[in-house]
Amino acid sequence: MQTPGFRRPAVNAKLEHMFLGQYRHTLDEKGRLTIPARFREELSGGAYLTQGFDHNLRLLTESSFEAISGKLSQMKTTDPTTRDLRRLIFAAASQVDFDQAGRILIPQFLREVASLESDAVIVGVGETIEIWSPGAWEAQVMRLRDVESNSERFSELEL
Amino acid sequence: MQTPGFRRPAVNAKLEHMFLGQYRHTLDEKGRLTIPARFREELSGGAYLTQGFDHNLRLLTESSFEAISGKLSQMKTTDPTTRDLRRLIFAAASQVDFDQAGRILIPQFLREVASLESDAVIVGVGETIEIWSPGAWEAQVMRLRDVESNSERFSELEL
DNA sequence: ACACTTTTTGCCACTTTTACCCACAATTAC
DNA sequence: GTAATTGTGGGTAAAAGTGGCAAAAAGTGT
Repeated sequence: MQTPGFRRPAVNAKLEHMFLGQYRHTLDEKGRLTIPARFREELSGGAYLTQGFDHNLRLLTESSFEAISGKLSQMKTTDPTTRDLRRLIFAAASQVDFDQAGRILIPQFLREVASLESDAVIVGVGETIEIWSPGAWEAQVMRLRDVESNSERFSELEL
Repeated sequence: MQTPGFRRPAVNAKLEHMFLGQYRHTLDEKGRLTIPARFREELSGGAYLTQGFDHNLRLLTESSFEAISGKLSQMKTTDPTTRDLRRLIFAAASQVDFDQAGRILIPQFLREVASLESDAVIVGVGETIEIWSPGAWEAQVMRLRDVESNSERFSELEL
């Protein structure tokens, strides 16, 4: 929050990594997907692709991935849920590189996880990026449009 | 948001963070919209465009947006509601820049959200700015003119 | 080990989109 | 009335996204 009466200098102390917006890109037969140019710089330090929680994929910056793996390591191995979570994240994860055109290669098994075929929706979700099949994303949007449930949830945020 | 009970020093003649009035501007084929000159200075530190609650768009200052995104980031990713909420806000948001003429580019998917075509109504609503399609705004105005229902609804507010 | 096929990877070129700039008209201020 | 500001349109150069080609790598079978 900003100090009252204080004006932020024009030299923008820009917001740390924030992925915003949604983009529909094609996925070629080789499984290559162009990542929106606006997202690339933030990922240039290294990018990790893993299975998401909702029939989608998550593309993480190196620091985000490290933060997650750190937390997972601290959790008790004796807890079955912990072991499942580790399998979900690590077994399905892969470090990805960009080619000159800003594309990443999505491994076959990850494409299957998210039912990706010829097109994909790339969604900025703050700290991370999600990759959806158009159909699954559409279903997700429809669910979110359910105004009734939304107003309940929104109230938590006091917007 | 302002600290409760804190009064801005009198040195500042005009009120800050106060967007007032309504303007009807054109939206060209490229999706560019001129923001009223009176609103620009306040947004010069960075502006964010997001989906509104009533079939419209909201244009926020950087600090307003930071307040929202800060709350979202603190929530647990493993909670499904958190993930939904983030998608609702972040996926439907976009950081926007001004060109030399004081225009912003409204991404295609956000134009669709608010049914924006060749014209838009830009409304100052105190802390934030709303962008409406002329039709939706007209309907909104009609509803507010319904004095009967208003007197009921607002009577509880002790203004 | 060698030739041959298949897959992967990097590169280039085309098309579309976006950003940037300038000019004009209309409005507002002086 | 004149000058400055504001809103609008368009043109141009740069960047982004896409598809395809070719070199490199990895497998495959004899």
